[in-house]
Parts: sequence; structure tokens; C-alpha cells
Amino acid sequence: MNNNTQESNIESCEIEAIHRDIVTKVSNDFPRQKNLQSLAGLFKMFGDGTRLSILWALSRSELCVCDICALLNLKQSAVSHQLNKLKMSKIVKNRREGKVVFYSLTDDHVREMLEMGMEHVTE
Amino acid sequence: MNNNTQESNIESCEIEAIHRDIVTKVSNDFPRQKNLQSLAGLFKMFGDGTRLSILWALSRSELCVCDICALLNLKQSAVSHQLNKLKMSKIVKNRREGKVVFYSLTDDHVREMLEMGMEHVTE
DNA sequence: ATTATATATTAACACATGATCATATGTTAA
DNA sequence: TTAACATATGATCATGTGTTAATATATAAT
Repeated sequence: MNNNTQESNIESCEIEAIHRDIVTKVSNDFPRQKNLQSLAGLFKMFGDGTRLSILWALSRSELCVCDICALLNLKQSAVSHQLNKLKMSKIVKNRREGKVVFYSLTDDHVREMLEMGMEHVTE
Repeated sequence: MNNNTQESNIESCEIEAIHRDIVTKVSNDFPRQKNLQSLAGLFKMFGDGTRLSILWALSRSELCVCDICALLNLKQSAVSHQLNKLKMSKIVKNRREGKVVFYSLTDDHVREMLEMGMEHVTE
């Protein structure tokens, strides 16, 4: 009877109240903030047309910067900047061979995510 | 001998040249610009901490706006704005029940993508 | 009708982001 | 060393984006 009682199934939402049972349940196996932020950061890298094109290309073959520029018709500087971001995010890696730097995906997870996403879009 | 010949495996990159054979190969089964843009748009929705939290919550249970606010400790306005974007992107749908509006994921693809991404992050 | 509650919308602002240009760095060959 | 080339980096600018406060709308109860 006192107001500490958590009454569920009552649809009042005065300040913070809600369907408390459900919220509690969802709240229990919720990812750590840290992981959610990382995940958002990962998705963010996929969330730009230029980067996504680059990633798709790299999912087909290792490529040098110049290849990517030609393939996607982008300025070298733009490509380099985006590759740097992708590298910071550990999504791509690179190796130098003389003057040329080759980029490739760090692992197959990325490829899978691209393809799963593409399914969603094209279905 | 004339300069129309496409010499591959020659590492010159004067203006647009490159490893032309590889570029051509990659270029062939490249997604349509339209689809790439859609896909980038989809990933962009996942690429924000607030939205991602909301989506993760919704992947566990249908929730009303108020539930989400309480669960994630966010302002109602912020939640409403992000839910609107997610709805525009066809990632979530909603139904009204009296004063309360319940949101849920439109399909299971989203859940799969979230989990696949989380694997990548937590491994 | 009036009130209370849940959600949506608008405008404003601070901040993040991508493209570009100019320039720097690193590598090879002469 | 110098020249040529591939790539990287820094600064700038225009645009995009998330949050907020204030307000509007919608529904239900009195």
C-alpha cells in the first residue's frame, strides 16, 4: 500500500515509471557501455558511402591506394583519409611494398557483415 | 606498343593507372551505387550510441517510449527523435495502445546484425 | 470541457564529419 | 643528391547530426 511498492502492468509514466518488470528484465543482460560504444564505432565506419565502397572493394581483393582511387573515382587524399580511419578502427590493415601501400581487411568478420547487410538491403 | 595497351602488373600510377586487371575484376561485380547508399544508410543508423542502445533494447523486447527512457536514462525528446529516424529507415515499427506507443524491430535481420557485430567487438 | 499523461515536433545550438587543397613524408631510380 | 612517384597529413570549410527546451498533439479520465 505504500508508495515503494513496484506495481507493474500499470501504465503510468509520471517521471520515470513504466512497465518495470519488462524494463528490469531487459536491463539485466544488457551489454556493457564500453562494448556498445565500440560496436557503434564499428558500425559508424560502415555508415559512410565512401568508406563502405572502399570496404566492399577490399572485401574482393587487396588493393593499393591508387587502385582504390581509380576504381571508385575518388581523390587520393579522400581515400587516404578514410583508409586511415578504417585502420585506426582496426578494420583494415596495410603493408608496404616499395612505394606502394596495399590495404586489406583485417578479418573475415567484416566481409560477413557487409554481405549480411547487403542482403537486408537488396531483398 | 601504342598507349592504348593496358599493361597490367606494372606499378605505375601516373594519373589514373594502376593494377588494371585487378581493378577491372573487382569493378565487375560491384554493387549498384543505389544499393551501396542504402546499405551505408542502414549502417549509419547503427552507428550512434543512443540509437544502438535503443535497438539492442528493442531486440530483447517490444518497449514503449517511456520504457526506453527509463532503461537507458535518456530524455524523452532524444528518444523520440531517434525512434523517428529509425522508423524512417524502416528499422523499427510502432503501434499505439491508448496513450502509449510501443516500438519493436521490423524484422529479425536487425537482431542478427547486432549480434554479429557484437561478436566482432567482444571477441 | 478540463486535466493529466504519453509522445511528437520545432527551432536553436554545439559539435562532428567528409572533402579538398597544399604540403610533407617515404621510397626508388638515376 | 635530385627527380619522380605513391601515400600521408594538416588546415580549412561547408554540411550533417544529436541534444535540448519549449511547445504541440493525441488519448483517456474526471
